[in-house]
Amino acid sequence: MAEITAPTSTAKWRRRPEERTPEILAAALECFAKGGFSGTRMDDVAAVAGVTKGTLYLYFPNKEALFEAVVRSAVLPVLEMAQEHVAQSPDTAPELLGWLLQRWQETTLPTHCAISKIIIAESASFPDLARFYLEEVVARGLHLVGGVLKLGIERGEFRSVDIENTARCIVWPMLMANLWTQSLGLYAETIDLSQFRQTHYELLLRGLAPESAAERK
Amino acid sequence: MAEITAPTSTAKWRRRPEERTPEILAAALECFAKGGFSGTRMDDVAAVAGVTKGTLYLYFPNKEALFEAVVRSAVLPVLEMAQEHVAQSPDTAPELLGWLLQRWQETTLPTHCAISKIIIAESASFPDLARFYLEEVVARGLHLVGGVLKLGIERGEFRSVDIENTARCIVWPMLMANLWTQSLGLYAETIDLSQFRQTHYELLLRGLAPESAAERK
DNA sequence: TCGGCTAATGACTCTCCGGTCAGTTACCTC
DNA sequence: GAGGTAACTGACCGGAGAGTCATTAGCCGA
Repeated sequence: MAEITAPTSTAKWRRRPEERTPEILAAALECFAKGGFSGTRMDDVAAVAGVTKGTLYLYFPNKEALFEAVVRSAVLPVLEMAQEHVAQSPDTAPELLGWLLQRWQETTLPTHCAISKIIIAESASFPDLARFYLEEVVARGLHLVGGVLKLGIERGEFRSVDIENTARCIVWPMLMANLWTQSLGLYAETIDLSQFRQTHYELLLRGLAPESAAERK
Repeated sequence: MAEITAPTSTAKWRRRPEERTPEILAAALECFAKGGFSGTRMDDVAAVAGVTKGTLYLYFPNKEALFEAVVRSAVLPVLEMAQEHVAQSPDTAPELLGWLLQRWQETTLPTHCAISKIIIAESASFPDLARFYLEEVVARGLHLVGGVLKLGIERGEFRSVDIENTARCIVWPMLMANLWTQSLGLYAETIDLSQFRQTHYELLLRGLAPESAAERK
């Protein structure tokens, strides 16, 4: 009907093999974030990506492989950038910590949390996925934060602490806060994420302050 | 065949209407904890409970109602006991905090986390479940911890902080730690939960210490 | 403009699982 | 024991969704 007046293209679809992969990945991220792994239908992903289900299977062998590709493409670049910044920044350890928390929250936390949510929920059913995530994401993330802690301790900016567990105490509340906004938060008053970060950061700095030096605020 | 030699009871099954409900609840908790909500089949629950699927539907109208009943029976009694203890204990606020963390971890954290995992993962697909959990569990839990914080601040044992967000900073790392052991932790070296709690508690106490008084350790 | 290559479609199959219900069987009472 | 009742079974239904494949149709080179 109205199609007739369309000027240049009356084609129902176009061949665009190069663009498909990123488009499908973006669509899949969106769907997985919204519905989890088993809650997402391949038909939905296809619809969001503007193709049909059959096409998905030209680019990815199955649902699990699609999910792995989503994780890889969404998480790894960001982690690498952060690692680089930390390695070459002249800032103090407390400043670096603040930077990490803020950057993380402002750029990719929602994405990371959507993915974490799925991993937490479905790792029991998909061991390969779990192992992949552990090695590629968790290990690197903990290492990054642990590095900043070590640096601070060496420089005397932090008291001496259990690196691994403290790193977890730093990362996990932020993760949970975002998990929250993406799950139960949908049905309660939303929490102010940057204020939460502030409260958390302040608790941390005081908790990490060196023994004797009652640092001026 | 061999049935004939069975001494006292040749019956294939027995009528035990009183015992069924708790048995089904226990079986369901176990299954849900292992496989999540959508990952658990009613047939599995039935098998673990030693009945057939049809029987489940004599006691619970559907899967969602069964899950709600599981949550109710597993979480609420514990919460109430804790509330009572806090209300009538003569301890200081830091002591109460330590007690809460320890008690929680040692008694029911694994159960709570199994449930939280499901809620986090599937609240998007089951809004009723989410709302139920918010009102019955989360609100009360936060209120409990928030109460201890307020107490501490009034008494001058803690500095003045944002109650709600700080309560979250107290609870969430513990939750995440246990979520961890029940998901990715299955594939990595396990973390020492009581040492984690220790590190977390120490960070908290220093982070909450009153402004001026550089409290002795 | 024609032919062939392959990206893309969409209707199909097959399996899995929540929920149902007619029938079976344990138990209780007389 | 005979009969009545309600606890319990298990075969069944229907819908949903992962994965398949024969067919269609854009694109490109000659």
